[in-house]
Amino acid sequence: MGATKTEHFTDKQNELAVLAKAIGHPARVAIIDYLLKVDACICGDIVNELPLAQPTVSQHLKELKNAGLITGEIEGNAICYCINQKTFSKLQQFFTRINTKIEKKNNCC
Amino acid sequence: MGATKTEHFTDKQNELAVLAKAIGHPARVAIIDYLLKVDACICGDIVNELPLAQPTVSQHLKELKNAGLITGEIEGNAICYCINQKTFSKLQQFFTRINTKIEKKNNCC
DNA sequence: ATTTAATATTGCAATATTACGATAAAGATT
DNA sequence: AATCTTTATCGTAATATTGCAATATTAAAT
Repeated sequence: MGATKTEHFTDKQNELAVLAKAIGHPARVAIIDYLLKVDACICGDIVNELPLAQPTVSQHLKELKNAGLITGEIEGNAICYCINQKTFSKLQQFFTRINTKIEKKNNCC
Repeated sequence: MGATKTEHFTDKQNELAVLAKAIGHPARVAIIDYLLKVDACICGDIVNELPLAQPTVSQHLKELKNAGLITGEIEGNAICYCINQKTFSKLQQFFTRINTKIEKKNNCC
């Protein structure tokens, strides 16, 4: 008990859940916001932007990377983190599709 | 330690995080999918659609409701659960805005 | 008034997440 | 080579989530 029963759900359901879960922490939203704000990929700097210790930020970056929301490449002794356009595009599609379905529904409430 | 440091982030960041976190479980995605599929609000039935015990489903419904993603009204001895259009619309806006920003970025990677 | 049906709550065990200090790793600088 | 800078990993404590059996609640049906 306690572990999510991933195997009982469809790939698509799991895919959306993994992406949403990765976004489901304000520090990770803040990282995404920052990557968007600076209008470029970031080499270094991210730790100083967040009110969290360096290992904690590193961990959040790892989770965003694992989910495919950002990419990170070694660039000298820093790492260049970038938004992964494809994944965010996919997310938008998910929600656009959901909203289209909602609009077609019988408005019972 | 261990608790999310909500107070250090903006309201918007926390808002998106809360919504994303609520979607961040395949069972809850499956509930949303089902509410969309049946093209109506659901009175009863949801427990039978999921591979989880009734108390577990009840808990997931509660979390979706707390996040504002669905509404639930008592309807006789059943409860009528509905998609909350406003919240999904807001989510779509979040992701549309993010994607707009990404498209405007210098493509450095 | 009892029974039935649907949903919620409680209590608990298993697991996951969050956070950070200490330390490691690896390239850049001197 | 020694040092500095940047990021990752390890270890661990605190907290949260997931899941379910047992039980409670509430309204309909008999």
